[in-house]
Amino acid sequence: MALRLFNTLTRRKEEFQSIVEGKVGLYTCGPTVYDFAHIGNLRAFIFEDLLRRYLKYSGYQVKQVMNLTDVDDKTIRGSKEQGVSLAEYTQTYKEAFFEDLRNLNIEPAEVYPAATDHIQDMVDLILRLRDRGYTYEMDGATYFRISDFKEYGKLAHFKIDQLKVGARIDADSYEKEEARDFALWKAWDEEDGEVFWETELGKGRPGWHIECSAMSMKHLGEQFDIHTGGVDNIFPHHENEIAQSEGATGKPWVNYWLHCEHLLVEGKKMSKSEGNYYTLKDLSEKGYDRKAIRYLLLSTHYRQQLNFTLAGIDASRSALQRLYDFMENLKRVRKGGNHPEVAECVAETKKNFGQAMDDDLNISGGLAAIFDFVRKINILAAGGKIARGDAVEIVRTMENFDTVLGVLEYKQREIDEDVERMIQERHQARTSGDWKKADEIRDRLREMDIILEDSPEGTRWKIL
RNA sequence: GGCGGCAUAGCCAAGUGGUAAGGCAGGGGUCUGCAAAACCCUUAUUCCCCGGUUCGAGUCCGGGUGCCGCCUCCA
Repeated sequence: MALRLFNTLTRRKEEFQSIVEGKVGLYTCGPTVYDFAHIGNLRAFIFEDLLRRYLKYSGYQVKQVMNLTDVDDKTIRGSKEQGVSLAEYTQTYKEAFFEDLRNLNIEPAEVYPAATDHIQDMVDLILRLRDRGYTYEMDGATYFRISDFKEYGKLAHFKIDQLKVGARIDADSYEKEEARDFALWKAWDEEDGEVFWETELGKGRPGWHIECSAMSMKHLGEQFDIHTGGVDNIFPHHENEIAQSEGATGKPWVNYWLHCEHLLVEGKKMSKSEGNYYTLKDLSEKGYDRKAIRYLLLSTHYRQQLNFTLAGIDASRSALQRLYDFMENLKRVRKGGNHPEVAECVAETKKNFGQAMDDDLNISGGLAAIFDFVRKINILAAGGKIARGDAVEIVRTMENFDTVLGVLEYKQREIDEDVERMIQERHQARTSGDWKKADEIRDRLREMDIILEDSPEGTRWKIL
């Protein structure tokens, strides 16, 4: 089995081969910390988390770097509007970002470099580009001349002369030789206020694209394995990064480019005016479960547009409940011994899961393998063919899959004394045959999202 | 104008040219005091439409229709 990934550079699935045996250098474009992340951003982070986790599951040691863009037009504008320093302004959103990651059970990257901590690295890279003749200066700013980089357009699959010079060009007021050229270093102007650095390139601040080139190479080397982001980053951001990085080093930079599709919300493009623009906090406040949100964002293939709906969160919640119940039931098995069918079933499931995921992270196939497994084991369990040893092995298998999915771990909340008393009371009622009272108590608990299940071994409860 | 993607059941969603995975929801049943969970049966003679290639097409080709994206800073 070998992992195959769809490479945006070649537009086809390629067998993944890391530069250093057993190790992967992964750069994932991170947030611009000017606002709270919306679920579209979160989808990208979850896709990257899935990739990271599956690489680890496959035996790779992963070094992931995710940048924090903490200086650009939007952060500067935001800090000015609020009358706080840039650092203070972005700190709020950095913290919110990390809180979202924790809430969605996204594994932390190894390095989170902030742009403002790497100004000198960017300047050095720009100077290298200048030495190699890719830059020009105008009005105190430094630009990259894309016509000097012959491979420009190889990622987005554009020919330079196909680029239409559109109306949006006017949005950038800087003077350039060619509208298509992009800024490496922006000259300070009054709008920037206190935000500037005095460097060999003059007084100003870095352009957006240069940070990813500088910080990825600093932390992962001049050539590394995988670079990811949303499809909207393909052009111009990633195209420009390639021009800068390969222009500076003269060698290939990234081997595999992976991009995740956007999502729609209730069938429409997410926008604040449509009222379908959600942050994780919005959804939590509506009572939606974070694990279910993670599952929903995870369960559609990353190159497929995902239609995010509130009903979909509920459906995901139900699917997860099936897995939770499965795990809980296994933990209750007491009978000793084990059965050979189980080992067979485990081996087959691992194979199916791996084959699906190896195919460009085909999560639908991976989940199908897991749900097939659940059904087969439940059938064995219904036939009394699951013993303690089997259960342990099955749980271990599921936990192994969950190192990739990150949705199974959940805390069973504790019940309080009142609920405990009600369950006792119902037990009394049942033993004395007072079904009416027993059912009434069960209904009341149901309304509190507590489900009672009677079994030969006694009554169990679970909290939804 | 240029480049690209998608269309599979009520919903979500897989699918090397060989006879439609999986999840949610729905219906019927077994178990249960009744439930819940679990299990069994059931829900697409058909994959947007029209042609074509082929013994055979959801899969390939041509032509439509619809939705979406990119073409300078939006994951």
